[in-house]
Amino acid sequence: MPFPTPILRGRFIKREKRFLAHMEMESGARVIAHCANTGSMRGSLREGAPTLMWDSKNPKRKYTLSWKAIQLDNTWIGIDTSLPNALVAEAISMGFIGPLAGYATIQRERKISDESRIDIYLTDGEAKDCYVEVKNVTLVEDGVARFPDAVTTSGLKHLGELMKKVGEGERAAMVYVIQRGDGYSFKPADDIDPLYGKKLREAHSAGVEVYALSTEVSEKGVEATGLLPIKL
DNA sequence: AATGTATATACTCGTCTGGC
DNA sequence: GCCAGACGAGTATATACATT
Repeated sequence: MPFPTPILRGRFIKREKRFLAHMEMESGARVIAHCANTGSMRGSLREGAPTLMWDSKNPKRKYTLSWKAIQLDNTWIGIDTSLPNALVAEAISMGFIGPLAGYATIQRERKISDESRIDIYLTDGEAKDCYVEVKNVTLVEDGVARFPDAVTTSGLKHLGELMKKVGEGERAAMVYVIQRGDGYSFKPADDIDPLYGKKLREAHSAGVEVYALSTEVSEKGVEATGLLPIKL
């Protein structure tokens, strides 16, 4: 999944609002780039760190630059939360996620009720339907990828919905996409949101499948590399 | 009827504002 | 001083409306 072109380099100054990040370009000019990450980005923000931005050149946008990645300690971290969905859909269709391989159809962002949508919906005739929820992970400590990076109530809701699907006899899975190359296992961040970790273990015990997809992030883009062990 | 275009909405959370 | 609610930007999808 390569980054779109052209890609510009800069340095991270500060995150002003949820959507806006101040950057310094190589020329020294200060710019504002759009930040397509709704999370807290805890552990991923460091003043002066190198960044990659895509120049959309879209005249309709107030800020034409889209922030794509930041480099900390020689590791690129993908910050675009719209990427993991596409990455997981691609990984499933290519059979990278073994247990989820073999479905005839893959639908993204499918409505499953009046209020909620599922990230990926897998169907294959007689087989059980499979509901897949994708989460973006950018927090890694000592080689361990962790989620969430802030207290999440919507995350809890998603787990509840997946458990409900399993209860109704369907398949359901959580896929955590580690958007950096230095994570070697995955565990919930109990110290940040203890309720989430508890709920994830409950969901797993109830039959919700849990996967962590590792990726290699470079200046060219983000590529899925395989599955990581889950430590619940 | 089929296709093209415009508008609406869900999604996400740090920061600010208003009410108490 | 605290907390609830509104706001903001871009994207993708869905719905509504318009044109051929």
